[in-house]
Amino acid sequence: MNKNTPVTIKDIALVLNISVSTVSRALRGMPEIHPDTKNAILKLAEEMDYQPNQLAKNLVGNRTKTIGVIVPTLSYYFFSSVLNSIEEAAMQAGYSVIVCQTNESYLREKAQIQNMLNSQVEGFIISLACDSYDYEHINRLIRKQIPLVLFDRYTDKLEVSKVIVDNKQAAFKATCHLIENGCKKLSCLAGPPHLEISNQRLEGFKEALSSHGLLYDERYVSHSDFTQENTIIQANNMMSLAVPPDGILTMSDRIAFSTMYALKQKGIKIPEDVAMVSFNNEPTCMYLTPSLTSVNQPIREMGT
Amino acid sequence: MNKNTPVTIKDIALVLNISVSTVSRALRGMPEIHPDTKNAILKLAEEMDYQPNQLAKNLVGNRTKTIGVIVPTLSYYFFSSVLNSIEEAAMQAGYSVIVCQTNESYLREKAQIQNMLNSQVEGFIISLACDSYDYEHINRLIRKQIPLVLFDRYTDKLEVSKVIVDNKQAAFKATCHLIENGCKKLSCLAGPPHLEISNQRLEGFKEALSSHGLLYDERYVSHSDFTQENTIIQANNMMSLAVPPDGILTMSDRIAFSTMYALKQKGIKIPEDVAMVSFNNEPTCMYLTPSLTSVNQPIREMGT
DNA sequence: AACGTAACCGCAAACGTTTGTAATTTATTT
DNA sequence: AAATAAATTACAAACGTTTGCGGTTACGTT
Repeated sequence: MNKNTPVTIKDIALVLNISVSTVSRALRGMPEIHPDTKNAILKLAEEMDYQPNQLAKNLVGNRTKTIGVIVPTLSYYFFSSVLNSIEEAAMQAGYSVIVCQTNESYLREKAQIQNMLNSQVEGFIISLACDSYDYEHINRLIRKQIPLVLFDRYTDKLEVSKVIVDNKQAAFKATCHLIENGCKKLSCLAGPPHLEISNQRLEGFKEALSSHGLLYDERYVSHSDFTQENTIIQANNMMSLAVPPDGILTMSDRIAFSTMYALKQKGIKIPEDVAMVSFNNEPTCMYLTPSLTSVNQPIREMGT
Repeated sequence: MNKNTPVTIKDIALVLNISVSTVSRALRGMPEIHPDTKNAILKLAEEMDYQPNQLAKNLVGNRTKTIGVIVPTLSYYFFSSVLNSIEEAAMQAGYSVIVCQTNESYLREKAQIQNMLNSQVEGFIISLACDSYDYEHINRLIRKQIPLVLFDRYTDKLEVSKVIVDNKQAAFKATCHLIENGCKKLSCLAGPPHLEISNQRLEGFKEALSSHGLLYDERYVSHSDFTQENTIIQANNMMSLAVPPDGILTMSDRIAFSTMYALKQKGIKIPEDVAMVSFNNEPTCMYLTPSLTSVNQPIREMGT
């Protein structure tokens, strides 16, 4: 009796012996249908538990009202909380979002964008993967005139809108904080050099040094991808310099965590032996040694 | 010259002066098309940067090969890493996943399920929101015979497949660990009482007590939603009992973090004054006082 | 020279909607 | 009571695909 295929607008029309267009209009509350028929339709739809097929709707309208969000990972508090904001804003604007993670992989980034394109998303919000060395896949989006904004992990090789905080300024302040607390020999554990966000922060670091009359020494800067293994190595190298640093600026909390772990292993005390300042303010930060934080707030949405 | 509407199969057919069906078959590599025409089609498709419209594909096939994942939040490491596993497994099986967060809200859970239903997802993987007090929305899925599995946050009020670890056993072991390390007065900071996962763990806690000849005292158990404010209050209450506990079992790392924060504020030392054991093993755990961990691994996928 | 048979291709229906326009009914006016 | 306007409903095309089946070719066999 009951097929297990979902009930369609046509089924309703059939039962009521009216046309599908009438049903369609009734369900969407258009004005030109008689109250009686409208009520009958609504009632039956309810009874039959009718679920509109979004696929079909989108197909005819050529609109999906969907935006795609692509992030390196969701396990960073920063990204998952930004995602929350985006979802919020999108919902407000009547859009829905679909997310995916690249796991810092260029290939996955490319594939995911392709997928989303095929699913007809109308716009992208992207934070680049760590090893995205070329931007052809992004350029394609631009050529297709698909709305696109980069955030956090951006590059200046692309001419697109970006939502970012003043990273240079933030790094400057953070570094000053270290200096003013008595650090003399500062080190910086930066991110990959092709990520503009990392470079900007590094600039801020440098400026803070020079503005306090300290000299910048390249040996005290290292570039890490965000993996734990790599970071630990970098941190250890840093601490085995002839004159180890007494203050470290790290570019992300994850780098900071790994560094702290490395230092702990070696019995180096924080903040007694070496002070640390980091970025992003993961919620667990407060349980650790007081690390300064810059709260990014890209509670932004794009209007298209 | 160039419309900015996406190029379709029809456009290709038009240019080559052949039928759309031929183009369709060629693009999918069906055997019955001449190599020459096939190559011409492929070449042109490439040139025109043709992107198949997934919407249309899904519509005709009545298949989306998509499964919906619904979690309370992605900012817990546990959930975001489970998500990773799910994505992995789904991809392997040729499925794609769409995720969304409920933010522990029943209403959003309901709405999100509705959305996903309309988007024709073929199955659900759900971890219940904290304040999902009724299960009608879930029951609807069951009635519609939509494949569904609950994980982590489940309830025994629903007859569906669940993927969970032996929570009772895990809690039992964790509690024993505390006792064997010399704790005499144990406390348990549990989750909401309508979540079976919490109850199971509480059972394990009780059993461990009685098997070590300790008596179970309800005053030493409290139920927290997972918010920080609430947990801190609970923790403070617990510590201001006439005989404060010297060992605490918390039901999740987030509860543990908040508790540790509360204790720290009060100058209570961990693990000297009170020992703690927790669940889930967030990656940041290793930077904290050694807290035992049970690694859930629901690297599971459902075959529709 | 006529035929059978592959190989290749096109037609048209279908998926579940929306929407412009035409057709019907009902109400209003004279 | 007839004509006209207004309200309500139906038809059919469209969105971009896939797919069963029927139609052309071109070839090798007798």
